[in-house]
Amino acid sequence: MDAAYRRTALCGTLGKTQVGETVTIVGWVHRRRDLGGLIFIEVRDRSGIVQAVFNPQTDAAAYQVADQMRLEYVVAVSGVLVARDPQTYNPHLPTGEVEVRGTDAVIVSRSKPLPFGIDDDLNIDETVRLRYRYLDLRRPTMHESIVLRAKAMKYVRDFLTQHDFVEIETPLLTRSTPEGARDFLVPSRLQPGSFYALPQSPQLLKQILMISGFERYFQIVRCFRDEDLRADRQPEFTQIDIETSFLSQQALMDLMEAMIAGLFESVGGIHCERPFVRLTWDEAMNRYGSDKPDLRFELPLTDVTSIVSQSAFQVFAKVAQQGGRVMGLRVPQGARLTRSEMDDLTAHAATYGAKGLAWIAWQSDGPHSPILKFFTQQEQKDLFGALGAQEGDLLLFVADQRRIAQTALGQVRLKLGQQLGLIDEHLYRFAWITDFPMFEYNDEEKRWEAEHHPFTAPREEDLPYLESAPERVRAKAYDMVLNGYEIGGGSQRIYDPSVQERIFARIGLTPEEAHDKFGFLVEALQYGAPPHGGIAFGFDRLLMLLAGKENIREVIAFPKTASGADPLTGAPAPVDEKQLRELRLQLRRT
RNA sequence: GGAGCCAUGGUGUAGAGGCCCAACACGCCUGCCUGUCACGCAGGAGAACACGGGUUCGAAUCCCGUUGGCUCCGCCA
Repeated sequence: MDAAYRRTALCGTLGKTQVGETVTIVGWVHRRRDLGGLIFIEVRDRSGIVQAVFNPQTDAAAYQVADQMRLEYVVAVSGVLVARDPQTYNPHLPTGEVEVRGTDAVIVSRSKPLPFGIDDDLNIDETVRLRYRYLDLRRPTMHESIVLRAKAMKYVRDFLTQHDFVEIETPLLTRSTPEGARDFLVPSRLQPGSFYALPQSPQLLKQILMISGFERYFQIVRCFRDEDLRADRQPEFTQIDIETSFLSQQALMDLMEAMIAGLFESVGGIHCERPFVRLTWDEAMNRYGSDKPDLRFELPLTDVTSIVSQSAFQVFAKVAQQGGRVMGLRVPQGARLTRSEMDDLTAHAATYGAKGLAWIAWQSDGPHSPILKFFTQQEQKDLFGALGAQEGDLLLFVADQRRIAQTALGQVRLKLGQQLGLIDEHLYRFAWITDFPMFEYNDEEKRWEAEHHPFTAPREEDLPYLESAPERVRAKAYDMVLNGYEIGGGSQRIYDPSVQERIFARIGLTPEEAHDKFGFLVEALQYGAPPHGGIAFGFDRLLMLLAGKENIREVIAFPKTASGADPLTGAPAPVDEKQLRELRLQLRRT
């Protein structure tokens, strides 16, 4: 039999208990130390590393083979496992107290010199890593991340199966929908001129499955969105997709909280404080200036609009009169920030649409600020009181439309949290954000859009405002947030077809369009639709946080670059004219 | 669509207008070495400095553009 298949032990599992046994290990040459008269080879397999030693005096043939071995060759080594002399223990290896005395060795497969070493904490250009992803994945941390991913997937599957969820697959070739992200399209050969779309999520089909009576559905499913990438966003990504019937929002949130906390605890060994913090969207925006606040530090925002609305400072007063907000942030001991640090913060706020960042620095000789002179003694007192300002503090302000003021100062808060070292990297602070606004006005298209998606149920008490004041309508929607990342989001769905039609009308879909795009759902809702709701988690992002990585590509075996390319396979790539012809497609120049 | 940062042997870096037909470390090749473990020692090969223009007597270095990468804004129901 081929030596490679005679393996009797995994490298990383060898220890003193097996001393005396004759073993055959198979794996890659991780390191090679040739002392001239003695060769040490570290052999690595999926379990770990163990040292083999070759002595020309006792095992000349094996030594000759070891002499030929080079890094990353695949080799098989047989021999007795011996205890090392205590003086030669290697404390850096779990198997460092033993070694295989190589009496028989075979080179199974040779390797060209590698473009980079198989070592962790190597800082290699990511394009090179992705081009040679098979080598990159040999690195122990990458291996661990991919194995962690498998464990997490199994945990979720087991948890949901134990709670009577049924795993159901939905098609990847489905139809394009008008709302939401840009679709990836797949041309139909059998129906030229028509296209499938890859799913942005199985949203409609999982609702249909509720109408079909499954009551508890889940799927760990690939989703596709043709939008620009980010450190935590890939064009194809994996969701834990969940839908339930007859389960209150509260009950669903409790169950999901148990699942995610269990996942982090059992797979990541990470303790999670429960119950998770719950904030309404309004509270989150007001206090942290974000709908996915990082709660590892406090540094809250304060709405000071009412204090400054009558002030002589026109920038603030005008914003207040026009219905905007003036948001303030107290930075304890921030008065010592330098001019250039302030400039950085101002530029940061500007990225998020703020027109400026006003400041008051409370030095030892009193408050200093170019805007202080515009405020009366009383206004100053109220301002300091509202913010709890003390000597040494820096007060920052953004005045703008509510959302811009909140977001811009919220991002300043985040930057300061990082800059001032307020973030404990070991903390995992989960939160639920609830009561999102149902609609958001799209300035470009001059219409109201669903903030979540158009199948989200509005809160009953807000239904009367659907037509008259859509900005007041809140949705039965909820996001799960962790350390500033949105890790999941869902909602209770509309199960009354007439409400569904009102929502479609509100977002500017004509009855004909609604019927054409979503008719099957509206029709299905007429055949006994149960109250239902669900949630979807971004599995890759969850993994990224679980593995403590800063980038989603680290937990995906074959990810894409910022331009959507895969340097390994060369995708995307042009196709043959023949393929285009079969699809009756023609490329345009612009 | 916009902005910032980056690009030098296989890999990581040094280089700040003449010191550079480019240096160092790791890797690779050759030789020596019997207890190494990031083995050590000696020697060697390997780069038209991403690409295209320009400025200059002279450009890896300065300027413009292109390409690619990363990050962010917009976008992502």
